[in-house]
Amino acid sequence: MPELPEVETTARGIGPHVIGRTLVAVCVHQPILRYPVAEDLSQILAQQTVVSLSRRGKYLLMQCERGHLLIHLGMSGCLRMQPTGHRLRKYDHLVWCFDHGEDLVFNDPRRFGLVLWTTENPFQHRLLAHLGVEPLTDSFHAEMLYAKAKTRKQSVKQFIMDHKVVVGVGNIYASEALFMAAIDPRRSCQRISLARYERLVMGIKQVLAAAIDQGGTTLKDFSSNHQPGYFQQSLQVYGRHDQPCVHCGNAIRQVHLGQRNSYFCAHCQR
DNA sequence: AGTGCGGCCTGTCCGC
DNA sequence: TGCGGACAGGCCGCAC
Repeated sequence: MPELPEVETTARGIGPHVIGRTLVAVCVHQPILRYPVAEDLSQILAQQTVVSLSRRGKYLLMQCERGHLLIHLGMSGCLRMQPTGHRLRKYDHLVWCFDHGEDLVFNDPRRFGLVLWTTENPFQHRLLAHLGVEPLTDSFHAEMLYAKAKTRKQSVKQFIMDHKVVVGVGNIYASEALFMAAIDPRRSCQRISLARYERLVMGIKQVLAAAIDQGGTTLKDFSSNHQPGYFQQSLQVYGRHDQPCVHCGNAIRQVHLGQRNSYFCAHCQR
């Protein structure tokens, strides 16, 4: 499922194909996504040129001349470029046709994703306004986490997955980062020292950066779909219950935290 | 205000 | 072999 690294990789891959290009048509084949796609999206976007493509959390922001398109890939969404008129696949819900003979295609089997048009400042949009800091910036640091954790009564894993605290730490990378930081995911976020939060911040930055690096090499061709789980060969604990810990050999454990599967080594993580 | 949970949707897996 | 049911998963939005 697309987490922050996949979204970042998508932005980097798609950007050069769409920035500076002008839309000639938009075809909506399935308007029922997380929120309904605007009925008049095609009229709105026609003849608009794409100014920039950026990312905020797991949202893609396609800046056009008269507003922004907010795109979220949900659980199963992906974007790809293909020649105009090229045949569509199952679950290709939206197609943006550009003036240079390439189409941008939004595919999303589970339809947890969204495509919204907004003319306001996109960062003030209700879906983005309350998002926490970007994990790969200097604003994301241990002091900030430590201070915020003081008033919370959650496990540390639920805490770092809260998008009001820090964006883009999904279920997979939360488990991985906690393993790198040797912190038990069940531990109360209040009962973690500043020094351990330093390790956790480094773990989060490292695992996300590594995944973006891999995505950059694995997904450099944006004419094809994502390879599902392309980062999986690098996962140290996620999905590895009952398999040996790569550090100590003890069996990786699986527990539920806030309805989410969590994986950890009870020997290495305290 | 902080926290928990239902619901959206479909591919995959499991048991019969 | 085919079928039904459970499950996963991000994240909003409501209930407590």
